[in-house]
Amino acid sequence: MAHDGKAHEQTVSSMLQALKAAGYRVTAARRAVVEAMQSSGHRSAREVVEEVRRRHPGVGRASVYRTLAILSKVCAVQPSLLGTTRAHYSAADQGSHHHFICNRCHRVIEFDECTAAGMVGDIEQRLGVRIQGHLLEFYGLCRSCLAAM
Amino acid sequence: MAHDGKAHEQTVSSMLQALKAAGYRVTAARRAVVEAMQSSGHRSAREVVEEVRRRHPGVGRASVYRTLAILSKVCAVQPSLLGTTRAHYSAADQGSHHHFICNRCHRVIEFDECTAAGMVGDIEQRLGVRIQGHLLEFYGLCRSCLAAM
DNA sequence: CTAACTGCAAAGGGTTTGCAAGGGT
DNA sequence: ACCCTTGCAAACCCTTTGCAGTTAG
Repeated sequence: MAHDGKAHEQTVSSMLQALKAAGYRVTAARRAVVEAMQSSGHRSAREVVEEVRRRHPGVGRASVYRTLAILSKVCAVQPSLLGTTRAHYSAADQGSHHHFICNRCHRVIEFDECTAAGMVGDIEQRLGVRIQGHLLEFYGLCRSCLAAM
Repeated sequence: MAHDGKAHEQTVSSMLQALKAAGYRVTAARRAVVEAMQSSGHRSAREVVEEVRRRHPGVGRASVYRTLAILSKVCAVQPSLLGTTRAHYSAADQGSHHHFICNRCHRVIEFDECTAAGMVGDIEQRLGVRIQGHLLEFYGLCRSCLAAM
């Protein structure tokens, strides 16, 4: 198991590189967060905190939150739902909702068309579920933020 | 404009009906929340609270939250992101993330294929944005919850 | 060496809960 | 009349902030 560290370093490096490239320092706390983010998909900030502290008890809560914010700023990590931290609802019978959300200024642009509707039948069959609605969000940089770079 | 009230009642009734059908009482507070949810798309719980209290100052914060939870339980309203109320992140280079989320038991089923990727070019052009990732969530009832009904 | 970063603890703020009063059915 | 529902306010808990000590570069 002497090479675990090395093996990890490799998968980890793209996020760390993004940090360096943006002028941020690579520290133990940030390495720990990157390590946790590498190891799995979608998770809440709180879950990341727990995992980081399980493996690196010395790392403080605040550093995890701060690192997630930075990783998100350099686009090494995708925040869901606007980076807002609260519950969102929409009327069920109003069909589906589609947004483009700017990672930089958080502007939201809504649009209607959607190819996801075409997936509904297939997914219902394959998973044996009934689908009642869906949400599609694209993340990126809006026109004015692109211009400002 | 004499018929605004009536017109509203009509669009509103499906949510109220869902409440009744599930054995919940139809009260002034719940009517106010339904009215707010009818009038627009995606919004945060806090925004719903604000709108309800703007038009019906007598309605308490707590009732709005409680009503949203009930509407969500009877599938008259779609909560985003698992009904969880916190920020979620995922590694950006792991591509996009797609979930089916059961409205009843909150089970999450992940899957890979996605037609949304095909929309990226079109949306980038039309909105003049750069897209870096996306999130697609389907909401409904899972196999075992369907069986249990 | 120095500015960036950290951990801690306390503050912040949206959401939930306990309880006595109120209102559907 | 019954008991579900409400409004209030306090409790809750995740997240953010202020600060003095630490560390990457």
